[in-house]
Amino acid sequence: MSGVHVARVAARIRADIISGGLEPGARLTEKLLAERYEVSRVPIREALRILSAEGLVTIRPYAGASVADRPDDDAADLFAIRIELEAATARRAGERCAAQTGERSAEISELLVELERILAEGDQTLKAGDLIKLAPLNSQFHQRIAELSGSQSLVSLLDQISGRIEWLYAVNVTKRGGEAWAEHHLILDAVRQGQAQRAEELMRHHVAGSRDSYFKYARPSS
Amino acid sequence: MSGVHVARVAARIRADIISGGLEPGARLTEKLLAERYEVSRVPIREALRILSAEGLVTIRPYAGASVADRPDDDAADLFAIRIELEAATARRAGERCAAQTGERSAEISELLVELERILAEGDQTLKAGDLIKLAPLNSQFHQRIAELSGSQSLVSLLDQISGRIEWLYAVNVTKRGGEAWAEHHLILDAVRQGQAQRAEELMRHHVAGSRDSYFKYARPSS
DNA sequence: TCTTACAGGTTTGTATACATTCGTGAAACA
DNA sequence: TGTTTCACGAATGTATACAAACCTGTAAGA
Repeated sequence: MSGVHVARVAARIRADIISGGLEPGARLTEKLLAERYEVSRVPIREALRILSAEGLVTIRPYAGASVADRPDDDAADLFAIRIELEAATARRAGERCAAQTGERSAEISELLVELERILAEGDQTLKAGDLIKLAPLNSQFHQRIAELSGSQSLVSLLDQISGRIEWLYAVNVTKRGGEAWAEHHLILDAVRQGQAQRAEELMRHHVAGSRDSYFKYARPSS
Repeated sequence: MSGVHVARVAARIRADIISGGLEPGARLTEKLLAERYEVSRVPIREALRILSAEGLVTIRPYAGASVADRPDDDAADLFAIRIELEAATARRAGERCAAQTGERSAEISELLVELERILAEGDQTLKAGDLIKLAPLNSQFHQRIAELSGSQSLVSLLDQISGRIEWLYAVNVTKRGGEAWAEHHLILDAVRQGQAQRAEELMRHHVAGSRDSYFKYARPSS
């Protein structure tokens, strides 16, 4: 993305926030972060600016950075937005595949292979009952579908919104079972066969199910 | 937002990109920007990281920053997302006003006053036929409604999405007339009276009209 | 002619030093 | 006792210096 260390540092702080390791309101002093990640304050500051733009961190002039408030009350609205967003990525991914049924560009082919791999790995993980490891695979699936849409805007918006939604699960993680995983196969099939409208409908249903599971099982206790 | 100069620099670069003064693909060398804005490279770099997270700028390691591709093909999808987003802000703004009909908190009262002022100024501007100046007032109106929702997430997401949509208008600006301005009055009335559902419906209609105007008049020629 | 190697300059990435601001707590005073 | 002032420490904001990587064009060689 940018500086060599900046991306790494931002990713680690982001993971610490989303995982719940850093509580909302916790101060993020540059000196402490610089020592923890063994870089100077410059990459730290740049990483904090990125996280600020992502809404995970609040920065006030001369007062420094702190972990932003977790958007607990925004769950329903965030899911509503995410439904439209992912519906768009699925439809456009389907359209791109439909436009190139003859011989597909290298980028599309690679993404399709990657998606197959993710699904296969998820199937195995699911069979082993290792639900914890399913979460990152789920994220990767949706991210790759977005990349398949060919729209940089949709990719980065999905990053932001799904990041915030994952943050909501920080307290009680993954009570949501793997029942939704099978839907991924249907979505990818529709996309690959260029059935854009069907892919969109399946994705809407899928994300709506994710939303319902959240309100049923994973509502934060706070 | 953060550093003293960082916010100012980021705002100016952002304005230059959205206004079309900087073409997509244009390189943004730190040295040039530092000289133009008369600060060192440090605030420049931080501003570029913010704009990168906003999707306006692309950064590659050791290759620097350049203006990202304008999301022309994403207009329909961006508007679809924006409809859900602004529907949420309007509804929740209405809910907050409904919850405090007796005596309103200082923050809500101030925002309502500010919204009145924006509407009045827009009415005058409209009467004078000064359509150019209507655009920023329009942005402010929607931004204040979002702040009235009380959700920081929705505010920052609106910033990002509306920023990209404004970017779409860079080529041929504001052919869209002021016919939609009157709808703002209806929306604010519904919000103030705590009619959350009505506010949401009005906002959906309003943004959908904005979308239709875009495809009717302001489609970029490229 | 085309390819390859390399030197030079340019640009980005990081570290350090200095300037500025803010928060805090002790001391002076009413 | 309560309030105000002010000085000091700590953190942020910025500038500068240096290191590392990249790009370009030039020349040697096949």
